Amino acid sequence: MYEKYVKILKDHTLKVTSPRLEILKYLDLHHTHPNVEEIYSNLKKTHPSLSRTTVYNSLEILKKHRIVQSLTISGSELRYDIQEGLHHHFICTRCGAIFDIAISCPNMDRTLQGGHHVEEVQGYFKGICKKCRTKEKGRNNNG
Amino acid sequence: MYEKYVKILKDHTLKVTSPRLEILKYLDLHHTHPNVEEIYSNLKKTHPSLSRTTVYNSLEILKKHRIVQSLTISGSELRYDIQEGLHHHFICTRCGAIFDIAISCPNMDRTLQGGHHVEEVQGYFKGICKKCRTKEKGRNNNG
DNA sequence: GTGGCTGCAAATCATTTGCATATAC
DNA sequence: GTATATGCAAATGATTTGCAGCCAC
Repeated sequence: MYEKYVKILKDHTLKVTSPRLEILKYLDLHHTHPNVEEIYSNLKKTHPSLSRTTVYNSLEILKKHRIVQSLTISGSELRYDIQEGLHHHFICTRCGAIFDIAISCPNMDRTLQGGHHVEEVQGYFKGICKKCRTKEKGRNNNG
Repeated sequence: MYEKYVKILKDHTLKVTSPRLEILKYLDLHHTHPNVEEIYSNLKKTHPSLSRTTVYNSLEILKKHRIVQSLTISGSELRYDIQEGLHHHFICTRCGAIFDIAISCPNMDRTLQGGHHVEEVQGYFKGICKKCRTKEKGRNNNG
């Protein structure tokens, strides 16, 4: 059940602790790009002793090891994502949902840009998601 | 002196007020992608009555009219930019400086991505800037 | 056994809100 | 004259910090 996550931590010579396993599992099973609050309140249900600080700490160390990445796309809070190859993100400004965007950009390579050393590339798309657009159309037709 | 900024506001049928003019001028003359604090503390010197709230309000309305854009690249605070054609941004994780990146990506067009309606596209590059890399090299050579 | 991790409470920092006064038009 | 903008003080919300006890190794 948890071997997969134990392995990830051991491969990075990180201590295997319950919060870390649970957070990894949560991110692996929920591709909602959750914020700290979502992770915390969901795990809290089954692990009442969990603290928000630990969620922050754990995500920070997982990020340092490039196991997860944080997205600044929302502007008000960090959103987290398990790292699985380069992909970009779309955020719906109506409902806040974030979706993976599977495009690649030939010009956006991780090398040097104007003499700067690029270590990370993130493409953010903002707009109205499919679902919210559909809702909107329905409303217009009725009223 | 201020005609340029008066014109921008009038073209958008926005009221012409001193804070708005000063903020536009600041962004036009300083391409540092400042945060609210930088704008506020600099303008405060010559306009002591200015309040932070007004800086927030003004930037918000300028943003709504697409005269300026806000960048979520830093993760802890919004950075502002006068809108001048599509370009992307690099942030130095060492010193916090933000630079324009003049690349374009053919795949990153503002249309539909997976059925979502894209209204805004921002490419963020993160790493170590030229200046900080040079400093680092110097340190290594000496020690 | 011990250094690193967890979890609590308090602090910090960016941003928002409520409201009274001032001002662009 | 009036709707809108400004500016102050207080509130909010995400994140950080300090610290005591705990546990993975």
